[in-house]
Amino acid sequence: MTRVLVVDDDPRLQRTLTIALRAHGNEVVTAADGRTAVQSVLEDAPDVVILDLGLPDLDGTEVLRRIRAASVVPVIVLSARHESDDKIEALDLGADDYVTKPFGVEELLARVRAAVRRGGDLGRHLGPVVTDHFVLDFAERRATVEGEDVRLTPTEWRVLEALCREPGHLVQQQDLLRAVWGPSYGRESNYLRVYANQLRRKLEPDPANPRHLVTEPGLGYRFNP
Amino acid sequence: MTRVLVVDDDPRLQRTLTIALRAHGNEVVTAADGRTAVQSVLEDAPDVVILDLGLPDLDGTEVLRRIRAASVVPVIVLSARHESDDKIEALDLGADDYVTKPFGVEELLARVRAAVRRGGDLGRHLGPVVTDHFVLDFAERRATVEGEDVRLTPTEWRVLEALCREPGHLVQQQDLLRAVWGPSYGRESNYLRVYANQLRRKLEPDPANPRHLVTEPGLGYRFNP
DNA sequence: CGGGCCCGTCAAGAACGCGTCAAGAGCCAT
DNA sequence: ATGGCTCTTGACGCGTTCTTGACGGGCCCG
Repeated sequence: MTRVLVVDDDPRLQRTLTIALRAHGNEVVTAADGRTAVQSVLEDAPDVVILDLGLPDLDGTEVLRRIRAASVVPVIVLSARHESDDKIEALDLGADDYVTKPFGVEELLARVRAAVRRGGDLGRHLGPVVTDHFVLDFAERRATVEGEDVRLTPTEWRVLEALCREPGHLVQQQDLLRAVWGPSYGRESNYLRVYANQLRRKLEPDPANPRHLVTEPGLGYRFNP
Repeated sequence: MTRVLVVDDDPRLQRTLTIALRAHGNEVVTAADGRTAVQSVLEDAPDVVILDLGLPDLDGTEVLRRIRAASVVPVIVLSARHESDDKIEALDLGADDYVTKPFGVEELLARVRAAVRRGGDLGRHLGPVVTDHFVLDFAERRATVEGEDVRLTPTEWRVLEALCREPGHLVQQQDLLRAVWGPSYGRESNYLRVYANQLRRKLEPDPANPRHLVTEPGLGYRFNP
């Protein structure tokens, strides 16, 4: 069963969507403001989020940014405005789809199905990753190096997760950047260098000669189990 | 059917191109400014973009940057200026080809076909190439000689890839140079000699008597599996 | 036999990419 | 407000890679 988080401050629209989604076999949770929405993303782990921009407490793009900081769940943005700026900005920030009000319920349902299909394996949690030196439990956000618990920051987790989804395979810089920082971060920057460094210091037995987090110069990084 | 996005603020030129492209069996969508163009790239997923620099709303390079942030679609840049600076900058930002106005429609059509063809099979990864002596995995950027991992530099990979796309066939010097160093490197230079040398040292059992990376004097090189 | 052409080889300087560090901004909880 | 944590961004040094010029040898042709 697909779990959908509906974020909207208009109770009528919220009701309409809830009923329509339930009628099509979805589970629905709701939030009326941005902070609650982010919290719900973390706690309820929805399969897809329908997000109305223009919430009472936070700017729409800010909500989106925070959701993206917390999860890679597919987000469908609703907006009354027709400005293409908004749309581009939203897509830049990592929205997966964009629907302008007014819209037909059928259309939205179709987009929900599409988003879930696309996001299918991104949303799923990775099983624990085990090497001879450390253990990573993504579901629990727990890292253990030589039996000792190690703290990783949210961004560090996301970089690791993107790498561990393709164990032993090259992940290109561009793909890595987009997976972690969103679609608009296609260009090179310090990000990867800094975080590869941090992660190696925290995880590698000998950070200067990495065995698990390997650089492929000019291309990207590779995680070796 | 090839879908072409034409970005130009001159309605006459837009019409001309649209008609010509449709007459040759392409589907055409248009945009008259940069923001619309980026939006169209996201929504319409064109197979190739024809982009006029000098749009009303955004700097040409900025449009290109945004398109590149959103997609790897091939982009052909149009420009009235003859400045080579522009050209270099555009190619740096990821344009695939560059046409200076005025230009013939036939020429542009040819470039569209070329861009689509390149975009089609350059994007596609080569399967692993296996010989009795070494294995090349282009997707993973992994080379193994007699079971031992061997490091190849980015340029070495590009040269190899260009050769391996035509296994057993002659690849002319000019084509090889262009494939690796870009369209403006049509002239002879040391490049190929140096890199053929490097590759033979790294891959051939007897570098002095190459069996796989063969020179065709006066013409080019051939890769024998 | 001599000369030209083309290729292979080598080496050195420039350019590039990466790792590293640190300062500053932003956010959160106290 | 204050302090701690994280993210972002710029700067710098170092090792690697690219580029370029020079030189020598084989081959063909006159």
